[in-house]
Amino acid sequence: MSEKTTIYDIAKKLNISAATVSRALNNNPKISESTCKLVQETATKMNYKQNRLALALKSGKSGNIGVIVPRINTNFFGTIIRGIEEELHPNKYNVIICQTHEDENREIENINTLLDAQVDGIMISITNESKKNEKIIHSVLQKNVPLIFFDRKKNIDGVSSVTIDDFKGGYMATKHLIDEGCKRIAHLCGDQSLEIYENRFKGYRQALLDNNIEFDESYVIRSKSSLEDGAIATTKLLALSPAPDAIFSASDFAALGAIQELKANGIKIPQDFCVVGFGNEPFTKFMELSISTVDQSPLEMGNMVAKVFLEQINHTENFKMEKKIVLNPILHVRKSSSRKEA
Amino acid sequence: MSEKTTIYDIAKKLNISAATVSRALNNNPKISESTCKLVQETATKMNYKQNRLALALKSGKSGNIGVIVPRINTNFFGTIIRGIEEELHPNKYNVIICQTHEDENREIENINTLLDAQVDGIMISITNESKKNEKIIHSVLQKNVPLIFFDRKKNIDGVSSVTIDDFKGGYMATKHLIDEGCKRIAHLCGDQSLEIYENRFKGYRQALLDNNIEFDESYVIRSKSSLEDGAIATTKLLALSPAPDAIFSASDFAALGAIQELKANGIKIPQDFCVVGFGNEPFTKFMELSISTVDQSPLEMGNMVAKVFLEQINHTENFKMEKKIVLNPILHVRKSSSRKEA
DNA sequence: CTGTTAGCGCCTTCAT
DNA sequence: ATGAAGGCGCTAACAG
Repeated sequence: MSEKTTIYDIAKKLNISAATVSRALNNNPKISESTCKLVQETATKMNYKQNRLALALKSGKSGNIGVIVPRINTNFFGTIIRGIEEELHPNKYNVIICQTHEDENREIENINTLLDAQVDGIMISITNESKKNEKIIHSVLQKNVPLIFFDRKKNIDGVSSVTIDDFKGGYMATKHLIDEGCKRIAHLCGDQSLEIYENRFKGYRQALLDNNIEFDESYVIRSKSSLEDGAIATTKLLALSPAPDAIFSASDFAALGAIQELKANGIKIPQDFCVVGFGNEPFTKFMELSISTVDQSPLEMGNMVAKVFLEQINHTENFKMEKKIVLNPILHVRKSSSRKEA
Repeated sequence: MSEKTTIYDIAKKLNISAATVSRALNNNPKISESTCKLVQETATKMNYKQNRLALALKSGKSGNIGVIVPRINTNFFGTIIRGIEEELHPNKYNVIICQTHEDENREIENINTLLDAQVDGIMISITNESKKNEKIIHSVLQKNVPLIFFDRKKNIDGVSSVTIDDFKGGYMATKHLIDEGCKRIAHLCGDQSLEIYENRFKGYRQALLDNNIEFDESYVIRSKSSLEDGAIATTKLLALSPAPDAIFSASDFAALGAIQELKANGIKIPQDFCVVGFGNEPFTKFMELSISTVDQSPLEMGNMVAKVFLEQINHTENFKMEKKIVLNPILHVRKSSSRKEA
């Protein structure tokens, strides 16, 4: 009862060979319609299920792909994974998820685990730009396991990636603040060893330069993606003279921390101070003082990553392909930086 | 170069049998230390990686477990999955995720997919209480694949589950509103075919009865877990006479929708109207008018689910075990229902 | 201690 | 159109 039925069981029952059963099940055209039908019927009757493990061993393809993210319980990464899963599901791939918790060693370990598990591809948002993971990354490529970066990528020849234009996002956000009349725009930046944060910063700086606003290094403060860090950074900014009159934060969480700190100091938003975040986390929209932010289209990003993978898989025998997809960021102007409606 | 080395390659190189290599690699005590060491050294030298697919076929264990949730990009489910992954990772299990999107057919399909993939266990938060999935659930049990419910469970003998005490959560929330002096407490309830929502409702009702407050059916409104539905339900409630002076919502999202609608009607919170949600979504804490809510400890829930699975796996040969774990809900009193501080 | 053999379930030449 | 045989990589008897 609990024993699984194999093609041999079917073969025995029908007095034919297992090979024929296999062929019939796979709709091999060389099988007579009658036996084909017969086999398929008895297969369902006997509650036959293909053992994908056997198939995997035989074919070398597990039907699983691995996704590595810093953590899965954030809106951004959760939504990307959702996008990946939705796109891969119809193609019969399963999604295995791994978390690095921003730990490089964990990242290496996860890649090894996935390699051991014989995944058919790896999609990864890397932890940081350290050299530590270079070796393992290259061993993935050497094994010909399709590798795709999303959001946080490494620049490696021949490796596809799906990202958003962080430079443009930073530029748009800053330009918007300038248009709102802000004169002294500060920036809460993330880990500069990550391309995404570097690019947001560069976009910020370029927007200032393009609009004849002096770039002031003291207005740029490193801050983790947390309320606490955002608040701390804001305290530092307010101590400057002149203090800034706007903040472009590379993180929504830091932006919220900043807003709370500004309010605590009796500063009116957006009248006296404007804030723009990055990420379009759900809460930015829900707040009474809704927070302007840059959307990263995580669902589309997930979909694209999966699509690039599927494309790559189909060509992997013939030639190498490299595809760098850059999505457009979308600025959502909300109350925290919107003086016109205020 | 890209060819994978097998134990046969090692065997050939060392002029010993593959079996010995296998044993040495697995630290079988019957192998002499010298050969054991030799094998392991040449293995690393030759960059040997165990093919887990072969092992899986041989042992019937894939090393993967499947997790099925309605969707993964919510704080609640995302955090549960995080908890599961964290607990399972050290035990060398991979986590395959599936989404149902609240579609029963998709749920059945997902279970079949996981079964086909020979997962070593399935953890599921079911879509609803319909009879539709009974058949497939039982076929999982018949195949002796460990099955564990979390949060949204079915009551089936011999099947373990990890949930929170929704009755208690509903009771606590309602009791709190009563203590704050609310007299006419309404309830936004979810899909009553799901045990969790039914229990939250029952807890609500019991708290009323225990405190000599008449239960008024017209104060109970079905509402999906969305801002829109929360707002619509609130409009209906405000049209009643007498209108309620508090809402216990079984969903944080509906609670937020309610709050927005109340504000739009010029009603002061918490002075004139108190609101308590359910779920402790991040935004409830971030709001200026922070929302009181019931925390479901999703991280612990995830951890527990994984632990129960591991426990079950270790006993599966000897005897069946059933473990029903019920976590305690935690009420977070915040501004939306806190008159004393207000 | 180690080698031989067989088999997990499937597919795929090579025959017929 | 079908059967026989071999192999994917590993492990677990069963022998020595």
